[in-house]
Amino acid sequence: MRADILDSAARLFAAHGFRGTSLQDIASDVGCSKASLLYHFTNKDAILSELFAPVGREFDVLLGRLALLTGEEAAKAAVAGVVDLALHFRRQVKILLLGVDVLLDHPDLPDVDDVTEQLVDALVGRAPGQTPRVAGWMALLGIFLTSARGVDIPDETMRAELTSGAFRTLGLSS
Amino acid sequence: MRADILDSAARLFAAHGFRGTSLQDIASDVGCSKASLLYHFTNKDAILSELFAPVGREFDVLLGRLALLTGEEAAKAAVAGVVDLALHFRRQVKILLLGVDVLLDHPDLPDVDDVTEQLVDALVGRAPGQTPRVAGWMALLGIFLTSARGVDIPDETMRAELTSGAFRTLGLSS
DNA sequence: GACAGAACTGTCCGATCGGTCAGTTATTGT
DNA sequence: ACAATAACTGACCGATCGGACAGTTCTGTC
Repeated sequence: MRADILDSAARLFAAHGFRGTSLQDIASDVGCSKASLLYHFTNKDAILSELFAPVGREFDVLLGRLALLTGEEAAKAAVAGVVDLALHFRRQVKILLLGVDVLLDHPDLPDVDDVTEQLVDALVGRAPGQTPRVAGWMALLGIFLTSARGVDIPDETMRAELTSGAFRTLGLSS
Repeated sequence: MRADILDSAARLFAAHGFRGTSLQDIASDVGCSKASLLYHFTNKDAILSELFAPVGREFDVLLGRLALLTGEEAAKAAVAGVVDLALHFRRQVKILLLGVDVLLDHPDLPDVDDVTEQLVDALVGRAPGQTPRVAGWMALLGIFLTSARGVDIPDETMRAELTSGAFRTLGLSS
């Protein structure tokens, strides 16, 4: 039953967003009462947390790889830049990339195409025979469509949480 | 006053999402009453629509460019693929890129790097001297961070609207 | 000063939200 | 068979939402 709830919640959250999905919606989809959901999960947030646990682990692995590829200082700047990037992007649709050039200049940085390929495979996935460049390009368009509609954005608290959490994963001091 | 409302709404929508921002929140930020908002705008949706009007125009320009670059059939497949992509991405964090290979094989397609550069410049922006590859890479990471949290997603209606709207812009029959 | 219309507000409403709780039904161990 | 526990539910609550509406204040024209 827990699994049924998580399945329905995942589909509904994805379809209508967290705030756009009520407990009643999930209960109707599962075929049980709203109160039953709150028997299995302490509250609505707990359902989301459990759904995002694997995503968080995946992200940690990604950050770990990034640290290995770029070294500590570069990774630190990159993570901060990426967080800024994500926030800025959502706010203005356009991103100005600042403060991430350290990635370009770092002597330990492997060939950018290799990194891109790894990232595309790890994050995006690729159809057989498709080049990572095109996959990345389509992903870029995906960003735009994703952001062209009103989406939630982390507030300042979540921003700090994201940044410090990433630093912690990388073993860096904030 | 209309401009003040739009400014506040843009900032608050970006900070907390559309559903996460109440009319009272906007009114408090502007420094007027909630009823005053509804004097200037027929309802909450009207505020969002007006905010997204320029984004829509920008997207239309992008799609127009895409049609020129790739030809009608390719553009059609690409747009459908991108819509699927955006939806799929949000749903499962990972994307499987399918049905977009036509972009790769199309004889009229210019060098992919040129297209990427144009897109990065148009959509993402670039710091002086930064290569589009790195900008695209960072944008890719931005996608992940953007999607790693619960976000709104277009429902089936909006999906159809996106697709048919894009087709209309490109002068294609749906 | 009188008036008109735009700008604005306080107050109320129905609907819906997340969550609580007492009570009922199903399942299990002995 | 029976008690104990898990699973589940209907009814309800306070809070908040978007929106409606009558009435008030501001601003400009004659």
